[in-house]
Amino acid sequence: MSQPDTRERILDTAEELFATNGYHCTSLRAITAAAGANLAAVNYHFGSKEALLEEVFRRRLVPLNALRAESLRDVAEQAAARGENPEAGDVLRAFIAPTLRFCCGEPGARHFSTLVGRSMAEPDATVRTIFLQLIQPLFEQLLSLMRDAQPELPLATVFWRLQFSLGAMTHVMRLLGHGGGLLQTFPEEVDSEILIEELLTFVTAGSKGIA
Amino acid sequence: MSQPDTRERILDTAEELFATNGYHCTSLRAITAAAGANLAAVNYHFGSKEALLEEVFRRRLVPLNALRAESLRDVAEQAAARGENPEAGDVLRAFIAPTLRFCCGEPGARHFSTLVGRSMAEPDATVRTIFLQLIQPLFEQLLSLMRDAQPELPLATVFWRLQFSLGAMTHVMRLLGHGGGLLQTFPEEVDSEILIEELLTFVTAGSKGIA
DNA sequence: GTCTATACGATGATAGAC
DNA sequence: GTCTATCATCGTATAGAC
Repeated sequence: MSQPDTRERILDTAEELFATNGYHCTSLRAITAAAGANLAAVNYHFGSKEALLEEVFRRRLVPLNALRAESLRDVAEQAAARGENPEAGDVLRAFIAPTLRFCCGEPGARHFSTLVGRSMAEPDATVRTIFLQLIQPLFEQLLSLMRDAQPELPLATVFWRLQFSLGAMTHVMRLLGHGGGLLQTFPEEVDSEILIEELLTFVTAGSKGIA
Repeated sequence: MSQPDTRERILDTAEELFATNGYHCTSLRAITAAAGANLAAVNYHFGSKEALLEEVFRRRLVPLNALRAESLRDVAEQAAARGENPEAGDVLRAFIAPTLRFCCGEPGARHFSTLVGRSMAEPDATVRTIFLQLIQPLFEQLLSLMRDAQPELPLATVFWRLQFSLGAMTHVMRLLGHGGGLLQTFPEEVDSEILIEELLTFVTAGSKGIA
């Protein structure tokens, strides 16, 4: 084992290149060259390019999802202890705050943030499916809590407003990655805590609708 | 000229395949085969695959953008005639309603909707750039109006809330295309006017924030 | 002017020898 | 674990038929 961490180096490099240039525009040759590994090493360690992508997702998404699931459970339990329904704003905060805090953390996580933000919109069904399978249970938990929080609203309305919120959040995750894109006026440095509060103000108000 | 509309057939087919499978996963061979045209026809009529994509965008985006720009101008003029600032909700409506109405129209437009919704999130910089160049002036017009509508808010807040709104809207455009993806509970048939009102309620409330 | 058939260079992922 | 060879497929270019 001359290179004990070849696997990890490939994962780090793939994460960065997938996020920067997209899955399809990133060749295995580019990944292995940048990681100082042989082209065939990917096939040996992961089995295929697709399996490599899945492992890139899984490595960070599994811990992050556990964190978010726990946050959501806390909100549900605290509401139950009070004998009330949870607050929509608390539910959204329990999901969004850990997500954006994670995405604004270490550089590797920032790449991951871009990648995840784009994966929800990924044109290629195979890439999208890999991601969706990892996120689906958490989404169900989130939707269920939002229904509990807003029993007076029609189910379709709860569903759509949650989708709007997720659309806003993932859009932000993408913007954090490739710096604006749509605008010169994009702020150079973004304070993650301020951004979290901006987003939570927006989605909480939006989820309640206009009085 | 045995096939007078080869060009149009290629455009229609490319629109559908790009939307369904993504730009990079769609080969020129697949497009020309489905369109009943020769491989070289793309190069003859458009010059390159990239130029074909640009024409797919341009064909529908130029008229749609003109429509939206006019709507926004109307809102600005009516507010000026009253000697007031425009309402944020009116500005958002002038932009969002024509967009979603267009996207829920004819089948071709629905494919286009998916494509546009994804293009904002496209990992590949070349694809993203082609789209962003076509949309940028309209975005500047929109941001400017939102600033007029909310002079009491910090510029950064106006900027972010508009981004959140666009994130929600484009997310919906993507969902309309590939039917939910994230959920079994996705409604089978969506009434575009109801959806427009749901979204406008959300982004208007969100843009005002919590009192 | 339009379209077709075919060829080219580059790059994709992977299998099998080492 | 590593490397080389291989083969499919990509976008593009060109020469010529209608």
